[in-house]
Amino acid sequence: MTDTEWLNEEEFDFWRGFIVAGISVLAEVDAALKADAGISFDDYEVLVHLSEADGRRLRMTDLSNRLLHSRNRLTQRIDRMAARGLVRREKCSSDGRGTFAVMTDDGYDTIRRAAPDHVRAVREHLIDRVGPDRLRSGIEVFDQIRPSGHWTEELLTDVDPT
Amino acid sequence: MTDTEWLNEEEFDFWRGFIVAGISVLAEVDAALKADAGISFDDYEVLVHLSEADGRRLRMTDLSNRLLHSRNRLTQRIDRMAARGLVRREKCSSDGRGTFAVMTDDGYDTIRRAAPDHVRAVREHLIDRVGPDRLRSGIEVFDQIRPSGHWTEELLTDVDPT
DNA sequence: TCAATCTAGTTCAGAGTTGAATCAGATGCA
DNA sequence: TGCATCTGATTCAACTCTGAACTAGATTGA
Repeated sequence: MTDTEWLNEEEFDFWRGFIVAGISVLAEVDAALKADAGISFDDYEVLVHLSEADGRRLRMTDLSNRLLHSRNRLTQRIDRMAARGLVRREKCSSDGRGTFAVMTDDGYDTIRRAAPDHVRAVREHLIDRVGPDRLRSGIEVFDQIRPSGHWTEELLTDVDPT
Repeated sequence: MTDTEWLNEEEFDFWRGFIVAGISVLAEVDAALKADAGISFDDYEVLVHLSEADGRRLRMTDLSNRLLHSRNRLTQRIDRMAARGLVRREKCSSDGRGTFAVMTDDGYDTIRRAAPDHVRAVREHLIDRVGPDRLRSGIEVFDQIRPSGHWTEELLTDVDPT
């Protein structure tokens, strides 16, 4: 084992700040969403991605990639959301293995009702704290940090070079 | 209900980038720690905070505040870590309700062994991607985003003004 | 053509989290 | 003092996530 290159003070502050900010903002936004709209942040994210998709539907694997969730986790979340009527499943006609998650009208109403409170929470806990002058440099930082894991292969090859 | 002030493009990019970066880096560092050292990121965080504390011990509530975890969540994590011999509990003599979580020698060995791999993972998935020139501006951004929730009251009043 | 392999999605058991309720010790104050 | 309240920590049931195993349909290539 070669000598470890420990983090210097600046690197350590960056890492700690990143972790603390991420965990706490996520918890705050999730709590606000539950209190205001009665749905979790994970539910909300599913509905956001479906609402942005053509026909308000996405294949399960595609959706799990966008959410950065494992496939089995998404299966179970869609089970629960379907039981509450927010989404439903549809078989894919061109690939017998495939399933679409489709947002229902109830799901659409739910996200429409939740969105204002959610945006307010994002402003309160994140955007307003950072202030307009620092948004640009934050975006530059986040752009460097790209997921490299298994889930993202499909997303990254969305624009097929062939 | 007053009109919602939706996020403009820059604000939206900041929010999305923040979420995606946070979730993916956390998942990557956790996976690396499990693969390299056989412990979860949550285990590692407990050991980090204990190793930095006087006598390698902290009161349960104090530790849960630092971890941004609920108290019952910490109770159960300490249960499991104690069963594996990484920590143990000690009653607090000055407050009959209190309990210390204390790092054992085994816990100390574990974090010493895990640390090099962990630092390597943090560099690979975060620090090296951001690059040295952007660390400072990232820290400034994170410094603005401070947890305001219930958990942090004790931490923020650590330096008692009286 | 058909066996081997790959891919989409689900299932299952075990691990972990959540939120409410509980318990015991400390504290405030009439 | 003694009652009400607060605080530190744990318990419990319901819920959610993880990782591995599994099923079925698609694809590959000899």
